[in-house]
Amino acid sequence: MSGRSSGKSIMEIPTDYTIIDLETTGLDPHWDNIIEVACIKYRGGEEAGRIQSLIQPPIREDADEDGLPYIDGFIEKLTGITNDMLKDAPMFKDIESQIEDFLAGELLVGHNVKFDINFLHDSFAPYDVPFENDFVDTMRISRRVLPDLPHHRLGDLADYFNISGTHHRAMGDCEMTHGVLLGLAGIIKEKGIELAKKDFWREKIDLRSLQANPAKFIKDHIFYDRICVFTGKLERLTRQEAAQIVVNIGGHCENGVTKRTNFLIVGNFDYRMHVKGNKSTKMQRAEQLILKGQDLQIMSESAFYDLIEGEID
DNA sequence: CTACCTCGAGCTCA
DNA sequence: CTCGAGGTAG
Repeated sequence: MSGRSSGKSIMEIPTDYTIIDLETTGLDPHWDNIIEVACIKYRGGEEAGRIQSLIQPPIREDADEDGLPYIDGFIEKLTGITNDMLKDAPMFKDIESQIEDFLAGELLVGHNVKFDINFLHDSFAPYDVPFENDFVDTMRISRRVLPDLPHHRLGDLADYFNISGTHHRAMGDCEMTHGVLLGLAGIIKEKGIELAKKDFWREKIDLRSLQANPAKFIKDHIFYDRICVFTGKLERLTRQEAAQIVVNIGGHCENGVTKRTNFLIVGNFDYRMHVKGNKSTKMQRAEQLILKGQDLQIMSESAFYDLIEGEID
């Protein structure tokens, strides 16, 4: 029943968009229902309209256990929305066309907005409304822009940007989300971050570009002035950290095995099915070169750590 | 260099 | 879901 079609996630700060937020009876769109919706439309940075409504969900199947017809105590407490408030609220069918019109063709902005989109998608499905809006997720942008924050929940970000508002009510969360979007936009501009840059996070740094202080080189070390290459996953250090230690000693690192390589440090392959015979292509290449008489040594990760003992922070 | 594959860890929504 | 760390192919 889950409609296949869905819009795509856009990594940019938009100028024309609609913020959306829902309150629901729970986390699972398959079992739970919307109890409140709010949307704010922006055009060129200016507000261009808003809608908000409570929504009466179907009666809970387990309502007789605690006598609460629409939402359980946890949701009442979380949102401040009570069963009494829902009793006279319109049902989704009553405001479906209004929401549909307001969102038509809009770029949707929200915090973990896929959550809201999934609920709306299921709610619109019976009306044959194609819901394929593209969207901007402030949580995703936040993780990109503020990677060192311990959490990226809406409330945490509101604190971080000093935004006040009624958290866990749909309109309050829309306003907080808008503030977060503006805050993130400011940081992006300030730091010159290129959000749209494709594959930016895979900027694997070229190990040949690592630098170190020559005054601290260890000239009698086995790695001094020699070329190291890594293969497999290291357990204790990232590849870059390990490479930096080699460079600090006065050695060099490269990304692949060549005729100049002197050491191949081998990490783990255990989960790599496509590594034939438990040997990576780098290792196979190295073995060939050794047979041809190259001064090249293959060593395990633990042997590597023994050799750099004392150089690790 | 560029593009794409893959596993595993961690997270956020009510 | 997304992302990090690692791989492969051309």
